[in-house]
Amino acid sequence: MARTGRPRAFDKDQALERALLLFWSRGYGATSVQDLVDALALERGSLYGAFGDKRNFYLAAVQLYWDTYEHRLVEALASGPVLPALREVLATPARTEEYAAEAGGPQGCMIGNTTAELVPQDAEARELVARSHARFTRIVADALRRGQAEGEVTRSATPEAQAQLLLFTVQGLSLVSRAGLDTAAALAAVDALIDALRA
Amino acid sequence: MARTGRPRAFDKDQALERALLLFWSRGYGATSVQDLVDALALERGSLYGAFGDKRNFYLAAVQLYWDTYEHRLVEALASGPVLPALREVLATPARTEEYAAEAGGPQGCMIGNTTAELVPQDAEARELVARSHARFTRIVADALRRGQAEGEVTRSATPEAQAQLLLFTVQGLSLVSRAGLDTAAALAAVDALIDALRA
DNA sequence: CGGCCTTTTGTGCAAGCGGTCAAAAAGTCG
DNA sequence: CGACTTTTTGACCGCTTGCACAAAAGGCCG
Repeated sequence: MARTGRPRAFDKDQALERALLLFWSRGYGATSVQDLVDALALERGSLYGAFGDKRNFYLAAVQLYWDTYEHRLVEALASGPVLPALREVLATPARTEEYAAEAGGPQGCMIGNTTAELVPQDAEARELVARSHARFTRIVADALRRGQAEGEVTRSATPEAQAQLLLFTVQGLSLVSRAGLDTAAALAAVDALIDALRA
Repeated sequence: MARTGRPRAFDKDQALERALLLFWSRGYGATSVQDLVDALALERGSLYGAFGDKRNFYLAAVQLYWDTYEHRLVEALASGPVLPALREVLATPARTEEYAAEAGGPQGCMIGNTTAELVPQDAEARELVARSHARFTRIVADALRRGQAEGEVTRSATPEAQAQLLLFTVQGLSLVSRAGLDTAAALAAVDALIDALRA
């Protein structure tokens, strides 16, 4: 535990948040260390000192993204009917992506982006992504099981299979939306899926 | 039309196929021009002479990928019951990805990979991807409409919405599979979706 | 107040990148 | 056979990348 020495001149958490936004907008490869240095208003050496190399920095940002997402997911599914909550979980990316794609804002789902760009060649990234997938399906499957027990959700498939299908859908939706989305069509597809889950 | 001059020493189509495999395995950014030069066994200048720059080369490879995929898709849906064919369309990536992820083989769907890596910053790539999405949904929606007319497919949603949902699913499945897939779980999810489409 | 420890600052660097070019080579055609 | 056209070849270029390092600076503790 280092307790003495020159104090850090910037807010580490805030820097990580800003880095997340940058990585989210441009992806890993297209974001240079110089970009980060410029956007975070700190010097090269400070960045390396605080976060290690670029890859570590990115993975930390993704972890932050997932933690935030998981928190919201758990909260959304905590109470009330399951299907409306799930509908919202799927519909949110559909809505937010439309205008985000125009601007230079965040694009798609960071987990999906990481899957596409880093996973094939980075074992650590793969673990992070796989862990997130597992947590997503567990959380959603638990909610669906509750829904089945209460007669809200159809029992024609196991909650696990339904949760896996929802994972595919939300990842696919986030991905496809980057190429420009017809929001109405996307919402119709989401509704079709939610309807199909109804008991 | 140029008809004289030194003849090309390599097969252009075959070079494009090999380049596709390389881009498919590693993605755009992680495949260097040097990698291509090594794998295709031709010199740098020849590559630039035949295909233009790296980006053009990549886009040509993606186009080749899509043309091949579309051809197979149309063929699979050409006759017979729609749902078993669609089940196969979704199940194929689930099966082939499992071992492909271990080896250094092709990964996921090239359209999805392109969406994640190039689309945010490349208008031409976006058009290519959007065009592919549109063609996919049109082909699938046509098949589903036939299925609805024949009483095979439920009318609880429009064919367009169902096709859009299938696009999300197949893209999500291909993407998620890159992080390592439980094939049985994925197939269960696919079955759940196909069952939900049944009349 | 002076030693200590850590962060900051800014320069510097080797490697790899995508891309270019001029000369040599290999065909075709008059 | 010699002019012409195109491809091949391999060296070369400028640039950016991720990263290292030495000196300066700042706050804590004895």
